[in-house]
Formats: sequence, C-alpha cells, structure tokens
Amino acid sequence: MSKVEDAREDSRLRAADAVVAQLESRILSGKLADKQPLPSERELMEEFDISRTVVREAIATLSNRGLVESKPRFRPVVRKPDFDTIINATDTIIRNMLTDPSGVLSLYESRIFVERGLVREAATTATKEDIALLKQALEANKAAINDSLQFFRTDLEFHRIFYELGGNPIFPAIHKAYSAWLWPYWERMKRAPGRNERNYLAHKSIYDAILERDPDAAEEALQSHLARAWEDVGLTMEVSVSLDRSADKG
Amino acid sequence: MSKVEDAREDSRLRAADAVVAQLESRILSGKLADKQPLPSERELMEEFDISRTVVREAIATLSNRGLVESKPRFRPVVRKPDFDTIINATDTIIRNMLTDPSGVLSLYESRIFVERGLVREAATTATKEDIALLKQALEANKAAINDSLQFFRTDLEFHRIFYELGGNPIFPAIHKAYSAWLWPYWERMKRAPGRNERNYLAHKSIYDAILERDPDAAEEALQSHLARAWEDVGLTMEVSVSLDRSADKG
DNA sequence: TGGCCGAGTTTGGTCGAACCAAAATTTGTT
DNA sequence: AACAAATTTTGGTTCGACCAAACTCGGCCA
Repeated sequence: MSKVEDAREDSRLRAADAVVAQLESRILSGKLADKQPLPSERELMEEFDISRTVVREAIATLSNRGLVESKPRFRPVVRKPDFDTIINATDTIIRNMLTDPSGVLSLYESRIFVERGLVREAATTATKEDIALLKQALEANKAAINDSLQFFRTDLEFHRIFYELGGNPIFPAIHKAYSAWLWPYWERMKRAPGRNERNYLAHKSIYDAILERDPDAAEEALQSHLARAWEDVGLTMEVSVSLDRSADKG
Repeated sequence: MSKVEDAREDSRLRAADAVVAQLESRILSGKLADKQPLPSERELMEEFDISRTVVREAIATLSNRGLVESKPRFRPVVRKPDFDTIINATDTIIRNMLTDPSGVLSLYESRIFVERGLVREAATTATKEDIALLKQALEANKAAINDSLQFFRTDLEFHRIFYELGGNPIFPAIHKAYSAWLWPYWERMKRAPGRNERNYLAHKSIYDAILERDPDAAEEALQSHLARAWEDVGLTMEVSVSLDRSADKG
C-alpha cells in the first residue's frame, strides 16, 4: 500500500511534501543513517508508489533543507542537521541581502555586538586553558605580521577562539557565517602600512584585559578594534555606494 | 539563444541551477518585481529552452531559498528576501535540530547571551523614549498577571523591545526566531501559582536597573530571570541539564 | 598476490507528451 | 451590474525514453 496516500487524502497538498516528511523522519530517527547514501530514485519511486519526478522534487527539497547533501550525478548522502547546516542553507539568501550596503553594516554591527559579549564572557570565566589558547593564537598572529595572508588567517583564528569558549555549538557556526559573509569586504580592504601591527596590538590589548579579568576593558578594546577595522573597509565601500547612487540617477 | 547554455558549458552542473541563478538575479535586480507572480511554467520552459521538469525543479529551489512563495496549485509569487526570510528558510532545519534536548539548551543559552548584551546596551544607551516604551510594556505585563495567555504575550513584548532598540533589523528577526522556536517548550510550562507575579517582578527589576543606568545589575537581573524560566520549563522536559554558568560577577 | 583497466550495469539528469483537477478568465444570462 | 456557467490556463503528477557519468566486477598484466 502506498505510504504516501495515507498522509494525503487531502489532495491539495503536494505528493512530494509527504515523501519529504517520510524521509525526514527516517533520517532523524536514524533509520537512514548519517553519512549513508539515500536509496536510488528508482527504489524510492517504487516504495512510495510515485513517479520519479516526485521523488526528485522531494530529494531537492531535502537537499535545500540540508538533510541530505547532493552533488550532481552523485548519490545524495544523508546528513543529520547541525548548526553548520543552517549556515549553508542560509548562505544564498544572506549573500543576496548583502548586495545592499546597509545589510553589510547591520551584519557587522551584530558581529560587534556578539563579540563584545564574548570577550566579556572570556574575561570573567575563561579557564587557564582558554587563556593559553588565546596566548598561542596571539603569538601566531604576531609572528605573521609581515605576511598579510597569514596574518588574516591568524586574525580570524584569534577571534574564533572566543566563539568556541562556551562550548555552545551555535557560536562556532556563527563565527563561520560571519567569516564567510564578511570575507569579501575584508579582501578589498586596502593594505595600509602598519595595519597588521596595529591590529595585532589591538588583539593584545584584548588579551591583556582578559588576563586582568576586566570585562569592561576587554569589551572596550574589542569594540574599538572592530570599529577601526570597519573604517578600513568602509572607505572602499563608500566608493561603491556612491557609485551605485549615481548609476541610479542616470 | 539559450540563456541557460551559456552558464553551463560545463555539463556537470544541473540545468535547474542555471535557471535558478537567472531568476534569482532577475528578482534581485527588480526585473521580476516583488509580490508579483512568476511567469507560468510553460512560459519559462520556452524562454529558457528547457523541459518543464527543470523549470519545476528550479522553482522548488527558489521556494526553498525563500525568493518566491509558492502555495500548491497557485502561481508562485516573487518575494525579495529580508531577514525574516532567513528565519522561514531555516525553520525546518532548526525544528529538526530541536528534537534533541541539548539543541534546545544551546539555543536557549544563546538567547540568554544575546539578551544579556541587549539589556546592558539598554542600560547604557537607552533614550527617554526607549525607557517609556519599556515602562509601557512593563505595565501591560503587570496588568495581565491574572490572565496567563495575555501575560505570555506581554512578556514576549517586553523582551522584544530590547531587540528593537539598536535599530538593527537583524535583532527583531532574531527575536521572532527565538519566540517561534522556543514557544512549544514554553507552552508546556507548568502553571505554577505566583509564576506570573514572579516573572513580572523580574521584568521590573530589569527595568529598574536600566533606569539606574546599571548594566551589571540589568544583566544580572536578566540572567537570573531567564535561568529561572528555564527551570520552569526544564522540569517538564524530563531532562536535567544545568544552566548555571556562574557568570555573575561578585 | 595485487593493482590497473575496460566492458557492462546502475543511476542521476533531462526531455516530451499526456492527463487531471483546480484556478483564472471569459462568456452568457438575469 | 451581478452572478452563474462554460472555457482556457496552469500547476501537479505520471509514464516512458535516452544519455552520460558513476559504479561494479572480473580479467589482464606485472
């Protein structure tokens, strides 16, 4: 008997949606194990007694929902959702939204907000091990001052540590998102002489404040650090903004 | 000429993906205006010189991405993405993730983190108008103590104000998300006598701290308020996960 | 024995024609 | 002008077919 029909005596719904629901529950319950390939489309169409068209639509939806990973021409692979999944699913939308400069600013503001909280947290609750991690990242950052690409990497890594501290898996995912979405704007940042040095010192002052268990100082250091960084980027953005406006009027 | 082929001399890609990209750019550029119906599937298949199968797949993807709204049997409607769109696109994933209690905890922890920052911000930078809003919400909350449903609404509203303060559109979207995702758990919260009263007092203490421009007190009040709320919910969840972070400063 | 290669099979990607039922549109009637 | 019926359009679904890329597996050669 068709398992789909049961959940679909109401013909106003899509058949694919019922299949999606079925597969979804199987994935979540573990009947379809993580990292394992989905049954072939032809198997599924037989089992659910539907056309392959519907099967494909269902799989496409699952893919967009992040429950399976599907590369073209390859068997879709089951993937239990985690917070990273959300970032991926959200990616295109965000990128679209970031075509508006004010969207970038909003995003960056939110990042500052989050990191202010994170450094406060670090200043009050960081363990010796946490601080050791920070110190290590800081020194790597210092060592890379003359290699801008490497400096950027260690910069990212230094900030990332704060997102890891609480052990809450949401925050690393957020850091990943910020990095991915704001990266393009950082790439265009001009290479002012002494910029790396300045940023390293900013990192150090944050670190020092944490060492001294001073959340206010840490927050302040972080805030001015990121505000300054925005200025570096904002200059190049303002150009494109005004360009857009003149293009609009024309 | 087929517009799809151009972006697809590499046959390893899906035809649907190219169509998605095309329509996506048209929506973002405004060539396909917001709130306007998409061309019919048969028109699209002719224009792009592809089969309807591919058209449907493309539309399904756009729908999942949140760029069009498609109810079964109705013409899909163009929808320019905003931060709310993200929440909707993310919704199913999150709900799936929340089948795991630890996921709920992570989410709730992140909410506490965010709101701690928000009330600190409010305590330092809230304008007279902001404070008036808070006072109004607080009084509405007080007036609803004996009507649990109404109390819940005013409770939500009180918290929402903090998310509105900065004027950053990301935060209201986040509040909406937290409300939607955590709602089911709150609904199951037991109706202990005096609970509304207690929560109102907690809100008041937050408000008072903001009045006195004391971010530490505001944060502390918020923290204990939400931690206590979690206990009310946690009991019914039959999961004993502790939330004590002892992050309070002496 | 072990790794490489190629024929044969499976599987995903795409097409096209067709049918149905519901929505949208037009026509007809009062 | 308003409402009801007939007609066209459109989305949802099925079936069958074809292609090319991925996968399998068994034989060849070192």
